[in-house]
Amino acid sequence: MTREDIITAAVEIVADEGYDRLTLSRLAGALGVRKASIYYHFTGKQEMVDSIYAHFRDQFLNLGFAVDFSKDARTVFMTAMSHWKTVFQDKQRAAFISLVEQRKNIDDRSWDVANSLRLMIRGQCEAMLEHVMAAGQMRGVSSSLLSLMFSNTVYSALVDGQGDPDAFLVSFLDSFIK
Amino acid sequence: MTREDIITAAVEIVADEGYDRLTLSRLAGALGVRKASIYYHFTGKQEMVDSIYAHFRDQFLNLGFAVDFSKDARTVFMTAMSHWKTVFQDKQRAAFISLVEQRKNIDDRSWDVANSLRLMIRGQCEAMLEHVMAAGQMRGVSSSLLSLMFSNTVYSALVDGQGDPDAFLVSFLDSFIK
Amino acid sequence: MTREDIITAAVEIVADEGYDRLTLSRLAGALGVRKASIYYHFTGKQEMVDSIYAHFRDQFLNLGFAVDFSKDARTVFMTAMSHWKTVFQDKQRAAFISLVEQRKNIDDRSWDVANSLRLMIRGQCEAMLEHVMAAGQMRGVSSSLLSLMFSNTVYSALVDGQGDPDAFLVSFLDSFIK
Amino acid sequence: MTREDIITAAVEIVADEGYDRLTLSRLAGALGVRKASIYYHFTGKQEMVDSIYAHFRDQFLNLGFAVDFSKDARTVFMTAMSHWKTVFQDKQRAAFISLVEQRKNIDDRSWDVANSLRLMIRGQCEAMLEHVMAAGQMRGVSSSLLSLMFSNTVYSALVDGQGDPDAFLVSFLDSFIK
DNA sequence: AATGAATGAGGTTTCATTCAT
DNA sequence: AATGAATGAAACCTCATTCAT
Repeated sequence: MTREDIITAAVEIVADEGYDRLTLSRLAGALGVRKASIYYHFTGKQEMVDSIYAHFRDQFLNLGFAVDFSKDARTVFMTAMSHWKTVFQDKQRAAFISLVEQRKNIDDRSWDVANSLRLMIRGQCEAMLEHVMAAGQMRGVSSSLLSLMFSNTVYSALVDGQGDPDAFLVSFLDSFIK
Repeated sequence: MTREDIITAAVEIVADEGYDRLTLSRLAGALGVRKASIYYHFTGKQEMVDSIYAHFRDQFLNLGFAVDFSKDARTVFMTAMSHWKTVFQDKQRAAFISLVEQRKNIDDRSWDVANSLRLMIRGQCEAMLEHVMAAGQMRGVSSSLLSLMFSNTVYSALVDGQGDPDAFLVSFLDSFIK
Repeated sequence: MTREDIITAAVEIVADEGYDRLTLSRLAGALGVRKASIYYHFTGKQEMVDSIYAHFRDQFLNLGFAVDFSKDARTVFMTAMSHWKTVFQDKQRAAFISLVEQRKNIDDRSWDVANSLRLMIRGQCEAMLEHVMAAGQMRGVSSSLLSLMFSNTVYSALVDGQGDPDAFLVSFLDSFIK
Repeated sequence: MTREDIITAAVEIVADEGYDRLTLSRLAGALGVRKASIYYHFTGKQEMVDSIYAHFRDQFLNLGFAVDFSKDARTVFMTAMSHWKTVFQDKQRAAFISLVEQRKNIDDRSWDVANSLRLMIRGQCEAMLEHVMAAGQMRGVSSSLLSLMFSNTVYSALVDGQGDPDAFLVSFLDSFIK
């Protein structure tokens, strides 16, 4: 059993049963060890929770945004969506995001994570829209406004399961991109 | 001390400190009474939590949507936004919404509430857009897509504090409504 | 069960089994209650230990030193010894003194108590010796030196069970007081 | 790391933080090794504590009492005091004595040690007083009584830090030894 | 000679709950 | 309508110990 195993099991519990059910007994049960064993790897519950954030911060930092802007607008957006789905729908990351969504109004650390994810989508969207606009392929709506609405909708779809992101993307492209 | 006092204090704790910190001691402390006193009003913690949901369900049901569609598009939307701000920014309701946001991926009851609030905005938005479109005041974008994006953005602004809803509305009206 | 009951049981455990054996389970066992019950009366173990010191500080402050200096030297000393035996051999106080003796080199609070008890005997002894000396009943040894040695010996006898205090007193009086 | 290193660190912890803080983790921390390593040197905590007593019993047995009774009374006493200071103020032995002082009312082994140290001083003092008395240099006070008071005072000074032993000795010699 | 990893027992504390008053 | 007192269960944490390496 490694620190990472524990972290993985912990976020899974939080995602499935809620932050309030993240107890060391529950965690030990999920890991198939006794709860005292967890104390070999962490000095206490708090350090364990802290290291969840540290672990995923590192994870997210290592994710590039490999979008080739030389392709046509539709391809660019679909590649981006594909990337976001990878980012958000990876099982472990999704569990961590569930944690920060539960806690984002409670602790600043969670708020920061949730916020930066939203900003990531928004920023990347805006870059793509600017690019498309420069190519004269977009209708006359401010890219700033559009990327705000776009990113909120994508975020809701990916994180809250509010609708199908692909269907939305198609509809969006049909409406706004020539 | 009434049931309502307890409910009010309870959602405040959840909103400020998180659902996991909603304990009867904490609650009694906030109310300035002893823990045991709460059992005079509720049979137990579960019933208390249940009644939080019941209480606010009633609250939300009693909120009408008094928008006069005979006014011009801008007025209609601004009246609607004003209404939503009333709905979401009332201190107690905001606290309750914080509760359901924390729990929406954990229990169905919370998911239902969060979902129906989002749908409320979306439906009302769609109705307004259809109306505007019928009056020929709107650019050629599907009202369904637009209301999806609009409602997600308004919801994020009102619930997650993601941006200023009024500034967004102005920008939205300028871009999409003649 | 009152706070005082708990304190009494606690010092008894410390005196009989050592400070390291003062656990809440052990304490609850001695009191015939469950350990959670102790938390109704104290916020935690630390506060309980603190209140032991507070309790006995009050106790000791209320002990007068009713020695009638108009009596003859032997009577004065024997009355004093009688008083000290009352002070030190009361079951509860003896248990508390055992606590402070165990801890006097560890925490300042204990050192203060042990020290002031020693000084109490020494001061009272010195006062008596001065009185006797003024009456011309004493051999030419400095009362300061004599009271130092006397008080250390009485303290050892009463607190550490080092010898019989009465036998010592008789011997002391025979040697130093006419 | 040797058994002696461990013993030395152990008594230091007891002296500084109290017997209840002598845990294997704490000890390992002080030694800069892991907890499990201690089990290479001792079969368990109990054996380690036992060997503390054994170690210091040997130490004390090897301390002679090299006082040359042919010298004058003052010199004899001052040599003895010098010896006692060596015995009691050695850092390690002082730590061990702190241990037995903490535990002397709890376990017999500790009581035996503390008692024999007191008796050592008392016996040596009595021998010196008898010698002095035989030489006609002492005032007419029973050497038995005087050595009891003397030894208690010296013991308090050396072990409990109650006063300066040298100042006391000078004062004692001035008062009782011609 | 030392350690990484685990564990059962037992420690302190908090939880929701009960019940007589 | 509220509380003082207690409690079983379960939380977090520390303890001494074991054992393969």
